[in-house]
Amino acid sequence: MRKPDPCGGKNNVGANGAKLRKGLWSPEEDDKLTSYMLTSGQGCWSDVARNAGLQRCGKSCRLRWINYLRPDLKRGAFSPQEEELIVHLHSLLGNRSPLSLSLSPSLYSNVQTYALPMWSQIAARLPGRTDNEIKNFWNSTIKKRLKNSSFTPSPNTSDTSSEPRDVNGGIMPMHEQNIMATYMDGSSSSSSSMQAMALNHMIHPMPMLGHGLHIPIASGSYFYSPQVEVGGNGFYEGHGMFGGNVGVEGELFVPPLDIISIGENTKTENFVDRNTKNTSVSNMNSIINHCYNNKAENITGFGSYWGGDELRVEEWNLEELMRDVSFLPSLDFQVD
DNA sequence: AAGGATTTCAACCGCCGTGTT
DNA sequence: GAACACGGCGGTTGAAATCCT
Repeated sequence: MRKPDPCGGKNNVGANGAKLRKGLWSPEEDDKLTSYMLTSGQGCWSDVARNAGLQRCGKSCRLRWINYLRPDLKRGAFSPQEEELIVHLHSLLGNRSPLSLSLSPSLYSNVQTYALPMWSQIAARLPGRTDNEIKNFWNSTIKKRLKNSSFTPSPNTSDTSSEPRDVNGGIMPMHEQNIMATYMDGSSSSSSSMQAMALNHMIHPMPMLGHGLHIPIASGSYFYSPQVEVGGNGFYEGHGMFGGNVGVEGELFVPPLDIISIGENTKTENFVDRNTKNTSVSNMNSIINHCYNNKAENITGFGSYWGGDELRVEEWNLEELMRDVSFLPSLDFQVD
């Protein structure tokens, strides 16, 4: 039987039997922790708490140091660039919040398999920012936009041919349309890049659990779908599918998550012809090749990752990534 | 100026994965 | 393999700060 976590449970008593403090940190405690960390460096956090003379559990010390006391932290409001990067990375990495889970809550257990340490991944790309800070920012600011936004259907309700559809050919559920509306609502980004982010958010596998989604692609449009999966080496790996100019009118089908395989050297077959239900790699490759041949010159920063080359999230060049948002725009969604 | 409503964010909680014994 | 310790994570809470009437 696992012992209760002295930090998390009600039994907040330290190793020496002393009652552990909770709540806000006093300046004196901050001083003790800071001076200890600067002189002795990080070790076992329980030892840090003990050796620094703090009546706190190790976990609490860790949190305080990482989120507040670390000398390399950047304080103050998020810049528009940071904000856009957060939105973009969130669209790439997805999350396992109720917002996403609401799209397919019954498959929560599958999410565990795919869940990324998302806020940390994002924080790792924003120097001086912490996962907690970003999470708070997302929950207080971005999510609010989502909540407040309302998707306005096209006045011509009889013509739904261009609206995003689900796997059964139905109109995209309102919550997914709201995702689009949210990104379209972004003030710091161009509407075109927000369109791309919205699409990307919607076709990210986690919201797609069990559903699958058809997205219409008009001739001449772009598509974009980074696919994140767990590689056998323990890293989260992505197979970015950065589409170019699609030469034929058709649909992008994002399959339900349960057909996506996981394991060492797995490949994600992420696009399926709606008519043939063909999920072959060659089918995807033909699209990729077509895109590559037509638009490769417009795509920078991903070079050799084309055609299904593996890339690790950790290796993305985000400056390039952000710059490349400009190539994403021309999605033929009718969001009027 | 007062006080209620809203927002922000530091900190906690509970769970999970991993390493060690 | 079981038990345990620890670190790390996302979700949540609640006090403080700010805004609004």
